[in-house]
Amino acid sequence: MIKCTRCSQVHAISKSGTVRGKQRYYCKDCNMYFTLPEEPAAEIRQHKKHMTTIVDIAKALNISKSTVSRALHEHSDINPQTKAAVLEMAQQLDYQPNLLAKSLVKSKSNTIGIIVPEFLTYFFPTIIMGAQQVAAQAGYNVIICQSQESYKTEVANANILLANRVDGVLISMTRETKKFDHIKAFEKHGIPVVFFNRVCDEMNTSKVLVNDYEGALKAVEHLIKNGYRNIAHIAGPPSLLLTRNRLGGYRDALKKYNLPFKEDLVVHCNLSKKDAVQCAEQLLNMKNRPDAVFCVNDPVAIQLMLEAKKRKIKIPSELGIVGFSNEPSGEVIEPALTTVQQPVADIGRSAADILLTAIKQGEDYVPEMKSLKTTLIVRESSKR
Amino acid sequence: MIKCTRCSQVHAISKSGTVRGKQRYYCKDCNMYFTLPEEPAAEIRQHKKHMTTIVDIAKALNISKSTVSRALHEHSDINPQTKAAVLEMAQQLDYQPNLLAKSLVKSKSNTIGIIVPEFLTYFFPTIIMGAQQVAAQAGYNVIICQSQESYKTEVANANILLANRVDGVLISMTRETKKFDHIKAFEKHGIPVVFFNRVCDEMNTSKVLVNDYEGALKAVEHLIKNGYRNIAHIAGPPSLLLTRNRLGGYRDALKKYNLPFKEDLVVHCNLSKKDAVQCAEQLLNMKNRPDAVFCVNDPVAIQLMLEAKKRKIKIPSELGIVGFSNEPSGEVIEPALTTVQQPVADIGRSAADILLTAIKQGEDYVPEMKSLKTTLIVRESSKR
DNA sequence: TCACCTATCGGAAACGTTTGCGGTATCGTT
DNA sequence: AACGATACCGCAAACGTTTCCGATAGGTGA
Repeated sequence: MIKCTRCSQVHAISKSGTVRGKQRYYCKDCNMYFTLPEEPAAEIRQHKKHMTTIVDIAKALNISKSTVSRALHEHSDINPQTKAAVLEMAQQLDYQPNLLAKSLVKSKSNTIGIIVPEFLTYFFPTIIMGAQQVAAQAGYNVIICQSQESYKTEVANANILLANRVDGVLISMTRETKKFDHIKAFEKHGIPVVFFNRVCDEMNTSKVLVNDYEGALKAVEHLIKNGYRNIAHIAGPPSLLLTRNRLGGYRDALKKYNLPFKEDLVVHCNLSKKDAVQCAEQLLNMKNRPDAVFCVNDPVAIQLMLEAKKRKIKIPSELGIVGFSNEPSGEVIEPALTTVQQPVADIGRSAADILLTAIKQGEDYVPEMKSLKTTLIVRESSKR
Repeated sequence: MIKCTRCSQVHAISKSGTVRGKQRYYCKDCNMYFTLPEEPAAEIRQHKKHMTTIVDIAKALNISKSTVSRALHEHSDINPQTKAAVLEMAQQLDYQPNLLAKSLVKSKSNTIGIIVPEFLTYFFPTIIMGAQQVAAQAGYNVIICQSQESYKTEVANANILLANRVDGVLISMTRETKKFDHIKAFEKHGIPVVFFNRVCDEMNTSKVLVNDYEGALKAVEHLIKNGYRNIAHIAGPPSLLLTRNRLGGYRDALKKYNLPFKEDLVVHCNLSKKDAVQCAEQLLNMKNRPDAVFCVNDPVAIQLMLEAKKRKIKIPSELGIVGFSNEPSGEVIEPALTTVQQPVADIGRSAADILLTAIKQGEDYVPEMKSLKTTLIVRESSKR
C-alpha cells in the first residue's frame, strides 16, 4: 500500500514509529525513513501577501538577480540599457526593496535608537522630533523607547536596541541609573552613543547639553537686578548633572552680588507635579519667606505660581519667579513666566548630527561635547 | 613567475586584461581565468564588533545551530540538559538574537509604523506614547514618521514603512491627502492599517476617533444654557472628517434650541497659528460681533482669547469661549478655558490594540470602528 | 593571427535565523 | 528476535539582499 518515496516500491516497507504525530515508515531496500507528505491543499489565500523581490524582476527579464541588484544601485558593471529595463520593470512590478535583508547582509540597519525617560512634557517629544528630522533626512529610521524613569526598563530598552542592531543610540538617562554596563555594551560592539540633556560623566562618549550653569546664572542675576534679595531655588534631583549645574549658577550669581547662600532656601524636587506642589508649599510657608524663586524648570515654576495665587501672594511684586525651558504654558499664564529658553529641537538635531557622523566615521571618531546656548526670556513674573 | 591558482604551474599562463583595476591571467591548461588574491593584511581591528550568533554557541558546545535555536525557544525536540547548557553558554557569551535575521525568515518584523502629520503640539506625542506603550508590551517596535502635513512626504513615509516591512500601520492623515493609493498599498500586501483622529471615509479599515459630534454638541449646548445666543464657530479645514463632525454638532445644538444657523458665523481655519489669529480677528471685527465662540481646538481658542484680551473684550461676560482637546495651556490661562476633553493617550492605546489584534488575526480580521467618549470640562471662559 | 583589453553578466557565498524532515540510539513489546 | 515507539539531533533549505570573482563576447593594436 505504502510506496517508498525513493524507489516507489511496496514490499520492503515497514512502520517505524511516529514523528510529530505522523506515521513514519522505513524502506529496507533504500535504507531510508520517510513520512507521507500531506496534501498540498489550501493554497488558496496567499496571492495577496507576496511582495516583489529582485528575483521576480530577474525572472521577468530573464537575467540574474546580481544584475538586477547592480542596476538598482550605482554600479559600473552594468549596461545602461539593461539598467533602464530593470528600473522600468521594478516600477511596473511595484518593487520595494526589503530593507531587512539588506541590513542583514550589510550588517547595518540604518536605524538609530532613542531612549528617553518619559514622553509627557513637551520637552522630550520635541527633542525626538528634532532628532527624527535629521535622521530621516539621512535615510535613518528611529526606534523610540521610554525608560519610564526606571533603571530596569532602561536596561531592557538597551537590550532591545542591541537586538535590533541599531547603528547608534541617543540617550537621556533615568534619574536613578548609576550603573552603566548596559551603555558600555554598545561601545563594546562599536555602536556609538550620544548622551543628551541627562548625560553621564563617567563615560567617554559624545554629549549634548545646554549651558545650564550660564542660564541659571543669568536668571538669578536678572532677579537680583530687579531688586530681589531673598532668592530661593527649587532644584531638581541631585543625581542629575543639570541639577548641579543650575544650582551652581544660582550659587555663583548670589556670590557675585555678595548675597548670602542659605541652605534652607534650596529645596530639591523630583520633578513630579505632586512634589512640585510640596516644594512650593514648603517655601511659601517659611517665616522668612523668599521674595523670589528660581525654579529648575517651567512646570515646577507654574505649580509654584498657582500655589502663590492661591495664597493671594502678588506676582511679581511680592514674589518673583523664573523658570527654565520655556514651555508653551508659561507664555499664556498670567503673569507670563520669565524663563530660560533652551533650544530644545536643536538638542535633538545636534545629538543626531553628532551620532550620524560618529556612525559614518566608525573607529576613528573622537567623542565631542556640545554645549548649546540658553537665552533668558524676560516676561512679567520677575519684573518690578 | 605567475602560478596558476589551480594547477600551480607557470608555463601556460598569459595575461588577459584587467578587471576592476587588477591584472587578470589565463591558464591555458586549466582553461581558467584568475586574478591574484590580495594580501590578507589589516585584520587587526575587528574584534570589537562581532556579536555572538547561534553558531558561536553551537561551536562552543559542539552541537548544531538548529539545536541551539530550538533550545532558545520553547521547542519539544530538545533535551533539558542541552537546553540548559545552551542557555548558560548564551548568557556567558552575552548572546543577543539578531532580530533582523529572524524577521527575514519569519517575514514578520515585529514593528509597527506610525504616521502623524506633526509633532509640535502635545496631542500627537501623547497618542504616540500611548501606542508605543501597548506596542512595547507586546514586543513590537515603533517607527515614527512625520508627514509634516504634506501629501508627498506622507507617500514617502508610506514607502519607507513598506520597505521596512512593518507588520501594521497607524496613521493620521495630512489635511491635504485626497488620494489613498499609498494606503491601499498596505492593504494589498495584507498589512493592516488603523486610522486615528484624522480618518479616511472611503477605506474599509479600522478607525479610532473621538465622538466629535457629541463633544461639539455638548459644548455648544453648554454655551446656550449659559445665555449666549450669537454663537460662532471657528472650524477646521473642511477636508477633515472631524471638522465636519464638530461642525455638525455645532449646527444641531443650535437647531435643538431653535437658534438660527448663520453662514457667516462659521470660519474655517487651517489650524496654523497665523490663520487662527486671522480667524479670530475676522470674528471680533464683525459689526454684529458674536457673544461666544466654539473653537475647533484649544490652540485656536487660546489665540482667540489673546486676541480678545488685546481688545479689552471681557471673557466670559462679553465673549464666551469653548475649545476642544484640553491642552495643558488651557488650564493655566486666565480665565481658564472651558474645553472638550478627549482621552488622547487612549486613542493611541486603542488604535494600537486594534492594530495588534488585526495583525494577529490576519486574513479573518474584520475592521472595526471605535468612537471614544468626550467630556466637557467647564472652566471660567464660558460661565456667566 | 595572436595577445590582450573592455564591457557586461552570472554563479555562489554570505548575513543569522527558523524549520521540515530524515537519521540514530535506545528502549519497550510481542 | 524483530518490530515499533520515543527522544533527540543534524542537515539543508529558505528568507532577500549584496558582492566577490570568474566567465564570455567582442574589440583593438601589432
